[in-house]
Amino acid sequence: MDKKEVSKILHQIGVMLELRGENPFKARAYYNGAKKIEALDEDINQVVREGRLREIPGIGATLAENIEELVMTGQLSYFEELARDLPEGLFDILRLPGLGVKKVSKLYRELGISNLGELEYACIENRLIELSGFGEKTQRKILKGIKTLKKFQGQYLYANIIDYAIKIIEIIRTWPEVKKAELAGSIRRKKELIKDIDIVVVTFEPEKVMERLIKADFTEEVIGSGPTKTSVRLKEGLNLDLRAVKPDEYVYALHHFTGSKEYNIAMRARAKNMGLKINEYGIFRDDKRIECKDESEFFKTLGLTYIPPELRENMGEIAAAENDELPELITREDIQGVFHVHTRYSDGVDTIPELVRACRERGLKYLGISDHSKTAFYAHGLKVSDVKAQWEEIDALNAELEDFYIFKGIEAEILPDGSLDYSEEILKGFDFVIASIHSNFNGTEEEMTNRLLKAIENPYTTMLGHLTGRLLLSREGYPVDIYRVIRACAEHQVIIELNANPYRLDLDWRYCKYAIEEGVLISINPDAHRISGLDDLNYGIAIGRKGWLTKENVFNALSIEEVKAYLKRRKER
DNA sequence: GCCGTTTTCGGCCCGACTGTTTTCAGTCG
Repeated sequence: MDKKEVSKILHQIGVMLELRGENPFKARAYYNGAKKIEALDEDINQVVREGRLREIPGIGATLAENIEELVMTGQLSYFEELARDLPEGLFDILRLPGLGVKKVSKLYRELGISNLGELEYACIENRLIELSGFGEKTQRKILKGIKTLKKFQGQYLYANIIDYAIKIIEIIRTWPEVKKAELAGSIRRKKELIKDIDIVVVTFEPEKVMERLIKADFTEEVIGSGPTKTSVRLKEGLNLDLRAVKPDEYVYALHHFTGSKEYNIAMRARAKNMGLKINEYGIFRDDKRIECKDESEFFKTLGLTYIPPELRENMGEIAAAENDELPELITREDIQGVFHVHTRYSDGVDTIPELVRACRERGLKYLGISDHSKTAFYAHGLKVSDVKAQWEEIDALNAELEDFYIFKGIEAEILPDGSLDYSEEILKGFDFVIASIHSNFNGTEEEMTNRLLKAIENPYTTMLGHLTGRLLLSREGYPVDIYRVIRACAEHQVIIELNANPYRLDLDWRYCKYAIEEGVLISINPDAHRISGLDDLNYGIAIGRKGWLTKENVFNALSIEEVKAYLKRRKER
């Protein structure tokens, strides 16, 4: 049992206690415990073994006992006891925006609603408005929330699946009949959301491979199975499609199953125009296969330069490959530093010196600190006095650091009227200002766009933070005219953030190309709240590649000196 | 349920917003 699982169960206990109407502070103690365990920077099993749980602030006698039981036995009687009284469906209902434990528990107790289906039906029947505290608008909001949930159903976050997928493919590679195995599909294309895992396997004995898959520990249920293709549902809930091919079919199969569907359609049409035919078994001229030893040769045969998997979305990459105009995509090695990192001054976990060390360990040359601004009470946003204290600390550190630089920044709140929440006096003291929206999402597209436009026009705004505020799989972004915002950023030389947090990845890669064409710089920002969050950078880079970014388009691919010069120039204009 | 220790009981972050009310509970960040 790892700390993530432990943390999740503690959190669920907190929710269940609230649903039962018990002392809210008791629930909070469990939430807090869950957080503390999640943030633990060592192995939970070892902490338990050495009896050091109680040394963690926030873990008292009861929590320690519960965690010990959980880690030692893999289960927790207290948790199971609570779970017996509460239908699982209530947790789904809780995910709807606007519904918290009080309302959910009221729905359950007074209307007997215990899952999303029942709730949707009750809304359609107009039964919610009978309840005090509920009305017409709540009912509409719930229906909208259910619609969104349904839309996301069956999808998984790339970040939550990739490690699991790699684990599975590594197991498959150990099977003696398997000569080669590779991830294909949306995972290989590094899509932000994944529906299933596609794997291409090279073997001379496909039946034996299928047999192994069906009997594998990670397989929950067989959906369909034949000699070349088997689909199973995995224990984690998502599906795995495994395709077995012969060695000489591998290149074509890998290409075919990498997709995307739209890209494949366009590629097949192109081949047809050239008098060729492509499918998962080969490229054919008059039923005779043209041999390709790898994907590069595959593309060459079709008169194209190599198209990286991330770009295969039928968004202009085929035409670009034909004219040898594909961009040289950004890589991790191009990234020189990071902006948008939170510290203990606001809602981050680590101190500035700790973050500096972590950046250096990752080969980064500079760090742009940006804590929350004063309006963000919930995140301990910085008061003016905090800002000044932080500046002093950064100045002192910079005086000592060699080959590394800390930039002073802030993630300033864009208020409903579009203004930022510090005076000019303070704003001009920062090296850079990220302007973001964290609350009041409910404006119309026109209102939200104007709000952003005003923030972009602010001379102190260096970057625009997470443009739409979306949270993948849980919250749609606020409505906004993204093209207008991009054009405004171009006009006012405002950098657009590509927020690398795997739940955000906002700016969406589908708009990156437009931003590049308009001449906007993109900064791939981890939005880290702890050291480990710095590594979200890799998700941002993957998405940046999908968005055709090269190092010339990426702000944090600049060197320290170039960044300093850019920020100076901007201040003086 | 945790914490502190001038406290073994009493407090635990809080302001804005929404949608419901008719003065405020619930949700959110």
